[in-house]
Amino acid sequence: MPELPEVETTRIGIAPHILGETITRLVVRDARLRWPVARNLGRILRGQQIRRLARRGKYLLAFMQDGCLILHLGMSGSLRVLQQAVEPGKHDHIDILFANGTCLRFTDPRRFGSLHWTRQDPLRHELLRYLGPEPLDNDFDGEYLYQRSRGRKQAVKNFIMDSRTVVGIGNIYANESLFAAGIHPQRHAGHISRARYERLARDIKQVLRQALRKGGTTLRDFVNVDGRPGYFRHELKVYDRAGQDCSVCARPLRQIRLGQRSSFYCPHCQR
DNA sequence: ATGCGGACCTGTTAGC
DNA sequence: TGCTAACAGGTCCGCA
Repeated sequence: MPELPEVETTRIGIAPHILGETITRLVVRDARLRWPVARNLGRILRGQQIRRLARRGKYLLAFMQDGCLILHLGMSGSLRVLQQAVEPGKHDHIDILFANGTCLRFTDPRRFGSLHWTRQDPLRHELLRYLGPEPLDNDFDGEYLYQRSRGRKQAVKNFIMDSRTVVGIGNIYANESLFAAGIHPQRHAGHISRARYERLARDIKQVLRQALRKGGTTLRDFVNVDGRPGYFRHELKVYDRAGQDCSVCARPLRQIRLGQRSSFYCPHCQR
């Protein structure tokens, strides 16, 4: 479910409900996430006040007095704010309860998500320290991609989906960005010109910003805290559109597999 | 060092 | 209708 726009939509949605609020209790119904939830997390979080809610890549960072809660939604995770008690469903693994009665509920059918606590700077945490730049920051640009890709034979799609290259770009937005930039997903990263990377970097930013404005992409079940889906799905030009007409040249879009992921492209517009 | 495949997990859908 | 296989928004790990 979540790539950068969905995680950011989640952050913006839940922030006003939990900022400044104090945690009274953690309810862990199933600790078996990607990594087991620490047994003592409840004791640690009790009495902590949320000072700031940030995002790094697809990680949400809840800063508190004594440390920071690092949260990842994995492939199928989501967060919801509940103002009154709602019977937990099968995949509602964790509740964070606040003094004002709010409940932040973590749901994750596939359990690829995770929760970590750290007392140091979360950016130094093992999971975060090797992450590449934020795609919407100024230090991410065509020149950066060009320099970093020299000598690499990896398919450009895999290259931009690697969080050490740049964070936040998952399968949907990798496909969409490459289409926007007219680059074939299988092209070797090291064989792409500076000019084409300039265009790709710009298109990545544009695609992500536009998705953000639409509240992210809902394929099956992503909803923001208000229960509304993301509307970027209607803007997808290639993702999940194999066989349909290219919106630019009207020729049929193709699907291949790259690095175990479905890849969609227009063989005419993308070279 | 780079790059690839496998692994983790459950739910949904396509195909026989 | 029912069973099975393939696939799904992520990313870490180990091996070549």
